Amino acid sequence: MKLQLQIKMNEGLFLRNPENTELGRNIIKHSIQLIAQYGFEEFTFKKLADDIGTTESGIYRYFENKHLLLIYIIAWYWCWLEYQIIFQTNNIIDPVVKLKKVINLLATTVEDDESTSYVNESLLHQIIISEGSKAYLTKQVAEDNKHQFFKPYKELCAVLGNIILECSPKYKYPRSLATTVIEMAHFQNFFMNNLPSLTDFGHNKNESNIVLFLNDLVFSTIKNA
Amino acid sequence: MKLQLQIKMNEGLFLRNPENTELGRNIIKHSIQLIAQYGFEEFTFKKLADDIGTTESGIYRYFENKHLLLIYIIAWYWCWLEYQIIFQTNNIIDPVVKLKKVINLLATTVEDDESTSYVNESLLHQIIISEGSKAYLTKQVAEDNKHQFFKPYKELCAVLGNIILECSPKYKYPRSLATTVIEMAHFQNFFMNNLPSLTDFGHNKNESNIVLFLNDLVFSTIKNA
DNA sequence: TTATTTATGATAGCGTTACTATCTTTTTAT
DNA sequence: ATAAAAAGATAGTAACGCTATCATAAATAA
Repeated sequence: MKLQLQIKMNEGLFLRNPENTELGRNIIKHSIQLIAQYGFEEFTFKKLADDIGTTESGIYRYFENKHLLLIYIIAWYWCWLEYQIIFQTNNIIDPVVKLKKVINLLATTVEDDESTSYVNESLLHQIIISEGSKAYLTKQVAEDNKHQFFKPYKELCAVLGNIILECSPKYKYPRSLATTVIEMAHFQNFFMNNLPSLTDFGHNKNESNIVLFLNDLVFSTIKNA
Repeated sequence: MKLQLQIKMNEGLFLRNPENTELGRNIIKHSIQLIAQYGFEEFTFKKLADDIGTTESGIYRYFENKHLLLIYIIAWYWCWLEYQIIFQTNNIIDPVVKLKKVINLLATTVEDDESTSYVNESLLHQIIISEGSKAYLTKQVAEDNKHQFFKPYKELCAVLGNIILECSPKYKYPRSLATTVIEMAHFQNFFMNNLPSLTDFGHNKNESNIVLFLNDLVFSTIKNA
């Protein structure tokens, strides 16, 4: 008997819950594969339908458009990651150790989680790096925000911000530092692999360097508060 | 007699140099207005052509596609900003003062520069904030990078990285800190205005807070090296 | 000045994308 | 066994991304 991890998603993101049917789960699974393969701009519902072996209309019964599908899988990732963080930092008393653990989880390639059968977290992590910010860098951001589509991301930032405050109660910018760490965990990774001269890790493309950079950044900053 | 600022752009970005003709300059001017208005996804060459009072084919004679046009105006901005930075930090000896000046320039709304007649820098700054990262967050990033389309951005990062090193010669991550400052100058601005709970400036949406945050971040970090 | 590039305008067309609609068949629940 | 729900099949439409062609106007060279 294996535990299955179920994540309750915002109902406004879909027309029909993809977790409940074979086709729905296939949509999630294959869209993660195809977005990772083609990038979001070149990804279409037609390609997705062909890949699954269904038709476009089948996809549209689950998701209104590809933007909402992107937000869905990204929100799913943030939910899953928050769970990982809560789980893996549970019972750690020292907030500094906790914070280091979180930075590690954010900046290190995730392995596929067996308890989520149709989601490949490793591919999803790649999508977060390359496409993550496209979820909110749009003209509909206010609208999407009203529907609470970014709640999982905000919650994760809040969790991280609180750990920062635990480490350094007087630090004045815990939320902004949290978003900085989260975004930079991904941007430095993207730069390292694609525009290496923008980083200090180009010669030795190793994620552990990003962790070192972020640790130095965060702990120097909050120590100074 | 007024000085006109001319920026020499990478020739691979366009089919015909937009700076040389009335139509070309109109393409730049109106595309800045329309991208700021619609956002990049909803921006099309058809809308641009209608706005100018020309036809799609007219646009295509200058730019292969809207992605290259976006890269063009973004690269233009980085060139212009680097010039501003070089100019405004010239003769400043103290690297700490210099660095503060640069952070200010990065994180503060720019006013329209009179010496560039057909470019509205203020609108362009808004585009950088919302669309800037879409220039490189694509599957063609390697290809585009080979053509040196990101050279202006890289140069700016190098300039900033060198000032950081001047302040703190032993600091180990000058480039990554430079990209962090540049990206966060924009992301914190976007968050402050659109997803305020992700920042510590939601109640008082003032850019000067972002400057304070970035100053604290940078100087704490490099002091610690 | 005429001849000739060069830039622009006008129109057409083609394949794809994003999306809606309808109708049939299959699966599932009662 | 029957009703309801989900999926498959097919069609269609407006917009988008892009190419091609031909005519005309403006700039420039002979």
